[in-house]
Amino acid sequence: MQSRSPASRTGRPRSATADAAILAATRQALVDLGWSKLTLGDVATRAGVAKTTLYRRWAGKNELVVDAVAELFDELELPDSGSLAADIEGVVLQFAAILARPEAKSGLMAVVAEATHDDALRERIRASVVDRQKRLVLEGRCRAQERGELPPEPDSESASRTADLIFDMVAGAVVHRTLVSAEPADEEWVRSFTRVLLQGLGT
Amino acid sequence: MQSRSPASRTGRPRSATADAAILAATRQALVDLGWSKLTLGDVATRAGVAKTTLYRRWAGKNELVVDAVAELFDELELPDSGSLAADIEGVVLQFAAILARPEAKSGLMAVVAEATHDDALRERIRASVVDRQKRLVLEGRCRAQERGELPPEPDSESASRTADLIFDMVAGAVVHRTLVSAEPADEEWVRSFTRVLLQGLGT
Amino acid sequence: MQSRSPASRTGRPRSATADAAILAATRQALVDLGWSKLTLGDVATRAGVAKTTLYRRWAGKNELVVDAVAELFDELELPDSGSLAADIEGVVLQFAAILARPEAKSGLMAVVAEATHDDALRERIRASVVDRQKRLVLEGRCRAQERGELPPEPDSESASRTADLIFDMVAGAVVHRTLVSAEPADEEWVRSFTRVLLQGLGT
Amino acid sequence: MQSRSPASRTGRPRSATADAAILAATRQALVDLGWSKLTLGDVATRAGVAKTTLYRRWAGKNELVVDAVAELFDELELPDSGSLAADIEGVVLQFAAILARPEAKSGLMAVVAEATHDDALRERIRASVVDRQKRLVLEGRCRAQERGELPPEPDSESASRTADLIFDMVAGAVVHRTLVSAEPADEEWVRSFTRVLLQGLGT
DNA sequence: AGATAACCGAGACGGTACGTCTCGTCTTGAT
DNA sequence: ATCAAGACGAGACGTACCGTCTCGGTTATCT
Repeated sequence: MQSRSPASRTGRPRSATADAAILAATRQALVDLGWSKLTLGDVATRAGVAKTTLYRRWAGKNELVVDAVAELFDELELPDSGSLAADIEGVVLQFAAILARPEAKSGLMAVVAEATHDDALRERIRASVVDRQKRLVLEGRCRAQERGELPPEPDSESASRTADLIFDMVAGAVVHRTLVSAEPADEEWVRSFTRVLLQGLGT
Repeated sequence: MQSRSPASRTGRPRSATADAAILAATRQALVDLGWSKLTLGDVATRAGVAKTTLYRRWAGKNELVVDAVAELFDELELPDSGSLAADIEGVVLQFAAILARPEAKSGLMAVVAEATHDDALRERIRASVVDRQKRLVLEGRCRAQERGELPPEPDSESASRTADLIFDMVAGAVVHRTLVSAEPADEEWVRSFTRVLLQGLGT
Repeated sequence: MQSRSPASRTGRPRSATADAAILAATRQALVDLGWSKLTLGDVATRAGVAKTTLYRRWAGKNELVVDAVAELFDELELPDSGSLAADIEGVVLQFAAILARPEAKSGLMAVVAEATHDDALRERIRASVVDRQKRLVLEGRCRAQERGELPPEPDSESASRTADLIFDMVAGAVVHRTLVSAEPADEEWVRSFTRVLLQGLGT
Repeated sequence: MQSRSPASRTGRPRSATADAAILAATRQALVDLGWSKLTLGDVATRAGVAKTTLYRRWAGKNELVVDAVAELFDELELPDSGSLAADIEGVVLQFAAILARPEAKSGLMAVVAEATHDDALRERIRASVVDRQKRLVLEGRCRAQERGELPPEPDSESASRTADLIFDMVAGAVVHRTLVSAEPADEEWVRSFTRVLLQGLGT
């Protein structure tokens, strides 16, 4: 999130509760107002905190929203359902459930858009949000290979490329379905998606 | 885009060149500044036009950017390459080439983010950008069925659902690869993607 | 006060009434709050005007207050009372009456204090406030010399030096009496002052 | 200056050096920044002292500056030159020398301006600065009366009124010359001033 | 020799005002 | 009726100070 110089021992310490209040207020403001109408002054008021306190901790709106949204992804877990298809369906449904929340919808796409010309922001998003999801892809494939559902990778570079491809396909499809097509990624859709992903269109 | 009252015959007509200049200035401003720092006053100055002229034609930043970005998709065409795989690769590469341009990156995601709480905007995006792409999916499948590469759909509702799914998978994967992973959707990636899409992971 | 480029003919002209409203609001705010608590935002609100309008016309608090206070000195006139002593008493009483007003007290000394390290501000004060008063000294001396109450000056440089000295003595005494000693410069005091000024202490 | 509860005997005593450092830092900040840009945080930093320490001793900027400036007037003394004219010239030159220092210019007028709507502050200024000067007027007149240069006062009330008048004339003229006219109160000017004060304009 | 109490530095805190920027609207005179 | 120009009311921006508070730590005097 943000870090202070570890050497600074003196002075009044930062309020621990303020951080949580600010992030919660940010999420609520995203729900109520959306990204573009969200105001740092308003967030500060909602959190019962002075604007200066907010700026002391975050550099700007982008960084704040990334942290606020990232917390939503803390709950993501890989279920062990016994089969690859069920694993995928389970994790995609979790991901879809998070994306269905309005604070995620409003915030996530906006910061991704901002990140197109802000490398530091993109790195922050990757660390806070993306890598946490990609880990699930890696674990899921590992299990599937142990079960014999997927062949082992010939070399590690190919393994990495394939994992990235799968991740882009899974995350991209859910995001596009939810945000662009504006249709729910419900159980039926997830089943269809998983079938195509595993077996392809050509059958 | 925008329409005038058909009854208005008198008075000075609107400058025809202004529209093109404004949209071009908008795209250039997207490249230079990104979505959040783009201002309508700046676009007007770049286009050599008064702010009033701009507001007379568009309701706001969102609508203007949608129109400016939509023009980029005019060039999308479905190549007839003789095989489904080649057709998909061709169209995905076209789509990736458009998304690689910074004005598309910055603008498109941002308006999609705004559209999460603005239904009219989402409809405008669908009409200007999305449906033009989805048409290619439908045509490509039609051709593939004529060639016998894909089975005919049992009923029209299922056909529609499958087309939506494919579209979300194709567009989502390219968008995610380009914007979130920030890696180029080059020929090698497109080939890998097409293989998984047609044959699935399980082989 | 402030001037615009004379070449600018186009665009909406500045509101003429806004200037007067702002200066009046400034004086009232000086009365209510004093210099240091006077806020440009508050002045704008009192004047029913946006803060930007205020900043478009004045560079800051100092310049605004100089203009607001300068208007108070518009009413200063040299009475023709028939004798030098009566002329002095008349004009000093007028000056004292202006200085007795709280908006003059609060504002004038403060901008003079600021002017100690702002040459442009000092010049503005001189032009708006001081020179208008000094003119009265020159006219009064001229009349007294015509009446034979004062001897003619030997040369113009000496004349200028003496006028400056008299001005500093008159204005300084009234200001010090009013602001530092915080006692009213009433008729009795003015008579005593005039007697010392004309005849000296040594009689 | 400031006083502590006389009952407090225990605990760490206040640093004696801190007071002097703070007042010196205040004067330097007045020179560097002027009144309006002087901040207590900056003074504390210059003095090598925590803001808390500063607030423990002074109520605010006004009180601090009055004390800092008052120290400048400690050196004022009445020379015994043998004649009233020489006494006046000597003391006026001393006063002018103090007022010529930028820390006095910036600070003194500003606190006087603030005192127009703060009675306690005016009283503090009177006690720290004004009365110390007025004493010189009283002593000077006393000596001149002993020498026979000035007639004795008929009654004590008249004596007080005349002393106040002279004080306002002397201090006011020097202040106005220095701050408003922004010209040096040098020896030549002081001689002219003293001549007018003692003999009047009418000769 | 502790205990006690006021002091000290550092710096975070809730506020307020700053001066700037952009918004979307509204006059202008000219085309 | 539209145009370029630009002033307008509104309101958010990010910064700077305000005066207060909470820390850990430092002297003093008073048991």
